[in-house]
Amino acid sequence: MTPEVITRFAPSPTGYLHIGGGRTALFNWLYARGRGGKFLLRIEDTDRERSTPEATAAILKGLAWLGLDWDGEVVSQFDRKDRHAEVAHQMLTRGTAYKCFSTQEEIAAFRAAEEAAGRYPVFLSPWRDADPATYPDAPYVIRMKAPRSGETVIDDQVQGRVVIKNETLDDMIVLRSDNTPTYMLAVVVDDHDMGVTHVIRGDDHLNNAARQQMVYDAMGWVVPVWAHIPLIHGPDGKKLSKRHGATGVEEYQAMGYPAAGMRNYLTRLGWAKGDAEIFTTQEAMAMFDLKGIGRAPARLDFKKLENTCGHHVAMMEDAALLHELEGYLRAAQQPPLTRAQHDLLLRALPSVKDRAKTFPELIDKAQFALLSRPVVPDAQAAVSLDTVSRGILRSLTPRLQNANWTKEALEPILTEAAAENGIGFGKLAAPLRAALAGRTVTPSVYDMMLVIGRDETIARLEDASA
RNA sequence: GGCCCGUUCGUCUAUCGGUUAGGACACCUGGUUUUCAACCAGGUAAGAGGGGUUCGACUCCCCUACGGGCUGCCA
Repeated sequence: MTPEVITRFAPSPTGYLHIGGGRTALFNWLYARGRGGKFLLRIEDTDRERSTPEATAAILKGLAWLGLDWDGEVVSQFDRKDRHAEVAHQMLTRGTAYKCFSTQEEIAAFRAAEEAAGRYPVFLSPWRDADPATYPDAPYVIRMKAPRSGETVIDDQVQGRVVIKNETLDDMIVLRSDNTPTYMLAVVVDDHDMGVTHVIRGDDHLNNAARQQMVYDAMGWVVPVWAHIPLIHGPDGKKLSKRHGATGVEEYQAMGYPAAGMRNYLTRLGWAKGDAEIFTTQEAMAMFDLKGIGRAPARLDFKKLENTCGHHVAMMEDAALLHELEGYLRAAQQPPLTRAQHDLLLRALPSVKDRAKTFPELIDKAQFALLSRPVVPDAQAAVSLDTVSRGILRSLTPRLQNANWTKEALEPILTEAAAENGIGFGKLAAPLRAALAGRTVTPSVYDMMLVIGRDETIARLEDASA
């Protein structure tokens, strides 16, 4: 008997999809999907100066990567401007709004005077109760006739009961002099018309909610359930900005984080349900609620993001993992896998995926399978590439070039070199791989792995190739 | 300036008046290990400060400090 839940994500298309916006979208998506409801998408493009089609495309792309699908068509707020104007005029006839002929200069002067007098710079329009007969033949805006006394209460699912004194709110403009709606009017009209039941958005809108609620009241509409979630901050606790590095979701894709891991991490960032840490998206849908959202801004922690992603890389099925890896390659503008590489990788995945956290790491650990052959060690590159075993490699390289590269031939050389230098046999692996990167081994990388790899890995590889 | 929100280990958080304040990431130690990693065992580590209320406060109230947001014919 519970009415259908309808949530929405309503970004303005002024750039890419911000990681914070991605999380907001995720919360809305999770909440709706977990309850058999609908998740809608609206682009708030009423600001023609700053809105671009490219930005809209980037946002859609970001959502698609995160795996957040929406119901129905994408709504363009700009396209609904006539409807917004219609509502503004309805407010006029209902007497909950009025025409204001004050010029911007007058308003600025009023504010300056108020501030100089030490009062709130809340503009009080002289036209609020003016007789229509005195209206001049001049451009005007439509302002809402907000209550001058009393208080507006926002019953917020995250922030609790927030009380705003009405005297601190001015008669906001709902329709500009060019007949276009302002954000405050447009959101309310759209959310109402779209049937949105739960507004889950950043808490930078908390104060706005009071104004918007007045519009709902003015129109006699049902106020949605509010849930204002704290914004994400950078590792230093400051508002997330370019200074912190990646702020757009596509940057995270390009860095090689799997989408499932991103969803898991972002869900847990500022939300908790008991001790649940690692979960699938299905599980998240079932668990997610508004109650578990914290009130304080959460900081982005890349270490934990990586750890979470590591679990998901290990959990994913090989084919799906490989498919997403190819998407990563495109996002990172790297050459695609050849058919042969694709097959080699697929076979190597079982032995490496539980050791990698990100796609670049996965590729790195699978180098032994990807290298083309034959390979000739490059002494110059080797020397510059590693710090730990630099000396060993230098002494080793000439001998490697002359050796017959079979397991039997390599093993004594490597063991001897390791012993000579008092270093673990296995420490040779990293510099060797680095030296061989882009080239290969004779007779095969597989043989290298027999020497430097772990028995268990080899056994699994053998099984995979059988 | 005014208004609003926030403050538990380094980080994400649990706790809904009575707990040795729990978990996860990170970190440290030990184990395992033919590298890295992974894994196993253990450890360090927290209620911003000050007043109240209460038999008893991390939990409720007030003040301060700090952080954030809003205060547009931007969204």
